[in-house]
Amino acid sequence: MATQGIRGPGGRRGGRPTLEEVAARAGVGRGTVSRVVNGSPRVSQETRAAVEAAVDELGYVPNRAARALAANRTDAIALVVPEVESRFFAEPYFSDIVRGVGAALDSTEMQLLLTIVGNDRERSRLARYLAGNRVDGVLLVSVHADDPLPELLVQLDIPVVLSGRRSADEPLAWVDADNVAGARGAVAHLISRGRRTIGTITGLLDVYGAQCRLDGYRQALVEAGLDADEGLVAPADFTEEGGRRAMGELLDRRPGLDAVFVASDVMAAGARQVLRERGRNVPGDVALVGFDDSAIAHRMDPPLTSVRWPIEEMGREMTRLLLAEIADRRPAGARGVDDRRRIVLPTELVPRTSS
Amino acid sequence: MATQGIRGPGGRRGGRPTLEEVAARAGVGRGTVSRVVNGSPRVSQETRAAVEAAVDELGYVPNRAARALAANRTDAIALVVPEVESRFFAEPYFSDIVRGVGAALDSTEMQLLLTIVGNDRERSRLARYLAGNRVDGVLLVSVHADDPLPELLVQLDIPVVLSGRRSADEPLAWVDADNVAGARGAVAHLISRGRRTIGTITGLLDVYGAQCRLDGYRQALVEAGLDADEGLVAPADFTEEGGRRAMGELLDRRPGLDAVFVASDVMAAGARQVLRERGRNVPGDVALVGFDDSAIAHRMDPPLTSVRWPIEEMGREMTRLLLAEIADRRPAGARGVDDRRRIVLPTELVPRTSS
DNA sequence: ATCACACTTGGGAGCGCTCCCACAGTACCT
DNA sequence: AGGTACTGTGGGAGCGCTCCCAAGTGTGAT
Repeated sequence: MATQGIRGPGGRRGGRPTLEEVAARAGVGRGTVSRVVNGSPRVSQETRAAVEAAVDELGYVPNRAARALAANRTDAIALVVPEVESRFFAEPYFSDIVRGVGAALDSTEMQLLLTIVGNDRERSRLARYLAGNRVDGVLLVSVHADDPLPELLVQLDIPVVLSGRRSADEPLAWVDADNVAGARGAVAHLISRGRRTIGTITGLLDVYGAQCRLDGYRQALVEAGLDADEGLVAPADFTEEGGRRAMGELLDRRPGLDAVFVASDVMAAGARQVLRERGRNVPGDVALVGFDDSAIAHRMDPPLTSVRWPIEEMGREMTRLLLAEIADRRPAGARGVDDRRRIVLPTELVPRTSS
Repeated sequence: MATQGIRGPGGRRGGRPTLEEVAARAGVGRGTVSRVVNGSPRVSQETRAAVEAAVDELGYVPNRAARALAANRTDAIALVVPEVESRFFAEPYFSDIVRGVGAALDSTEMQLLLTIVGNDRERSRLARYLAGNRVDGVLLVSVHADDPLPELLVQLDIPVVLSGRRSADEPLAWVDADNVAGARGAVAHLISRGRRTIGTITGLLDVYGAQCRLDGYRQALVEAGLDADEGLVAPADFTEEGGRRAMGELLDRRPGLDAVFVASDVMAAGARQVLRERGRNVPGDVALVGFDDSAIAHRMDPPLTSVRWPIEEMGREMTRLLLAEIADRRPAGARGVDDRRRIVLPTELVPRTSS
């Protein structure tokens, strides 16, 4: 008798119907309702119909927490975005990724947990969080090569998908844009326009994608039989100011250059300013091609030719991949490095007036 | 004997320590550990220390699902962003809001659930979702006046905070930028620069914020003793194309105008193009002031004077408000319309070359 | 008729927590 | 000595599910 009726049976906040109530209404057992709700095939037609009717009438929606507790899964994935990155990339990058993820999740019961990691303190908080809270999987956006998070997740045996590789032989599942082809295409485009002295402004080269864009640049030169002059390569850091600085260096070293492939639109904006300051006409004297096809590209003067990569689609594909990994959870280690876990998405050159 | 040892006690995936194990280790009861973990004051110093030691040694992290189930709360809030909006606003709007929310959540156990709502189908899916899944509260970004979601949430008795009001007497809790003062300041600035024939391009006027900006424009004119010529008001829709069109109309109707206050930077970008096409010099012939201080403002040519509103701070304040509402959950209806539930944040004029 | 083997179904146990009651211990009055 | 009033603590019950075993029913082969 001790504790009983602590809270009246129907007196709970909101009073949402439970499995049990649905079962009673449909005149079946709990297990059966559970089977119907979870789409198990081992239920007869009539029973299923009866249960579904009861579900509708009562407006039953399963309690997530109870389900998570009983089934030891959470039906949630986390999207982890480093704060710094969210500033650099193509402006709508963040919302596009989220939109893609959302779209892929739309037909699912999964929910999306968002985390922005700024400093290291937050990073370790996140680590603790992920360790304890069991999301079913994690989407990691643009991790740096030295980030400990991926390893941690592997240790915790939580599925991960990265956007972008950390290196050529990334062991984790990833989705990446074809940066090499994108850059190569951009430079080939400049060459086809008659440019011969083509410089490049790179992103941070410890970011693999930036390295790829540089590789693509070089490949295009080689393919065209132009020799790769290292004086034409100016490293920068994805920022507008970095773009300014690099453009300045380039003009100092190779005053005769007639085109620049810039590894991001933001840096291209900086470069364009310097070109104007130094009296260089775009595209008359110097043609310019950017990368990202971000919002600023078509607003630049002249509008900037740029390489578009499908951000939203990346979000979608990452999510597909992650859901697949979660679904066929095999004992860790049994998972190989099969090709289903690596997806390269094509880029597209968007020609505008700057080239 | 029937069912037992279905899963070995320690054999669960991941094998994370439970409250019970911590209790055993610390030589206390479950209740006591729970009290320590939840920061209850009714625990003696020594016991607390012992439990904390056990928690550390075992690396205990409470299981969220179990907690949610037992306590009938979720420790999660949802951020709902209409898809369309995420495109219009100041470019980094989305990530800024999220960053603010994240910052406010940082010291909390709360997690952030993100939902982008596109079409009506998704909207009703979300409604169902919120009805069933019990988040502890919802942040609603830029809802339209006719959106049924706020009402639904009120019915479900789920705390809500809006970013931006739907009308002057918004009954729900909200955080908004001081659009009136921002606009008034911008126009006063133009007046102080000697401009006398000042037009405005408005946003969608069924968005309350757009209406406020128009009001601010008018107030500034009145304060300066200039008469409000309705021919100087051109309604648009927050898009670049809309800005182009409105600027065209303005020039057609009032060729002599010497300044325009535009209710968003994106529209200002459109307006600026038209000014260039029509041979008007900025700021020589026509001064331009935008609103949002988005990424494009300082990249325009000439750089655009604009009104900045603190997006990240709005996210932070919204979250603070929501957490407070969740914390002192009083029986619905008992909550009044007190001022703690309405926050107006100041805007700031960022002067650049365009004015 | 008997057995083997489906296919369905009911419901016990248990997931890891919180909540609350009961009770021990201590202190301070009458 | 007995009463009252705390503070701390242990642990039962229960949150709403899933999982699985057992049992019921039906079918066809022996």
